[in-house]
Amino acid sequence: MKIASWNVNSLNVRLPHLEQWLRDARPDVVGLQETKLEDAKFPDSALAALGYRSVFAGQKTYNGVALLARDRAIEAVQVGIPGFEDEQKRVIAATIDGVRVVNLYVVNGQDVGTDKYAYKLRWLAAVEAWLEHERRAHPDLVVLGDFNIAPDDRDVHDPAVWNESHILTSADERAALQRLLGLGLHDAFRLHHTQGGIFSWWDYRQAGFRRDLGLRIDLTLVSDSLRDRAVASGVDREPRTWDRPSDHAPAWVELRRRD
DNA sequence: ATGGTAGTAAGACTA
Repeated sequence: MKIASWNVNSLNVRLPHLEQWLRDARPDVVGLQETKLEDAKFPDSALAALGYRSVFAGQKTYNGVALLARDRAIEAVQVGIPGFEDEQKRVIAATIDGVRVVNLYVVNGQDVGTDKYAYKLRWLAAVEAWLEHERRAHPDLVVLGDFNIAPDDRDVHDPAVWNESHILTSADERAALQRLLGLGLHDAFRLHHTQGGIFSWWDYRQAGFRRDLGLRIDLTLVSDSLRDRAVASGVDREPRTWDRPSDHAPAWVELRRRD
């Protein structure tokens, strides 16, 4: 089962890219972020035409998440973090083929020390408390999404700029990510790749992609029980080369069948 | 880089 995460930065603009990529990559499950669409405008019938069912939690202009599954039921859908009041649509979770899939659009945080940064850390603490429960309820757990945190220096093009006091790489953000991993989750990409310089996001500004000035902030985390089933993982750079692309590329993990 | 580009939506906000 191939499970992917993609921040599409407006599904309205990116629907043709998503359709093309679904045909090319044939993922079984996809978590989307930044759909920027109200639910009434979600293109569920266009996706159904490609064989994908979808569930979604959107809002106008900002945020918005969705889960897609090909030829599989999407069950026990949860929107938002239980008990955490938040108008921003950043979380959707569901059970697909016995795997609990949690799709996160982590708060960006703007700059270290801002109100948005404090919200990011608060939000991550709430996610941690929730996932503590989720991993006990669902041993086969995948947590994926746009984490807006680069795990370590291999995941940034310039560690001198992207340092312990910079947004997306700050000490507090990385510590929050480590606490999620401490629940018994593993960055699937690092199960199969040790090299640095593989990125999933490149700033639109200053020709970031052409110069490969990127970060790896789109992650697929797998639980202990799924670790041995994770046989391959990667980031698919190709859609980032297409005309009028998202600033993010899809990140994916392949799980082999249960024994 | 107190810039830069893109999306939304019609000027500023978010990333």
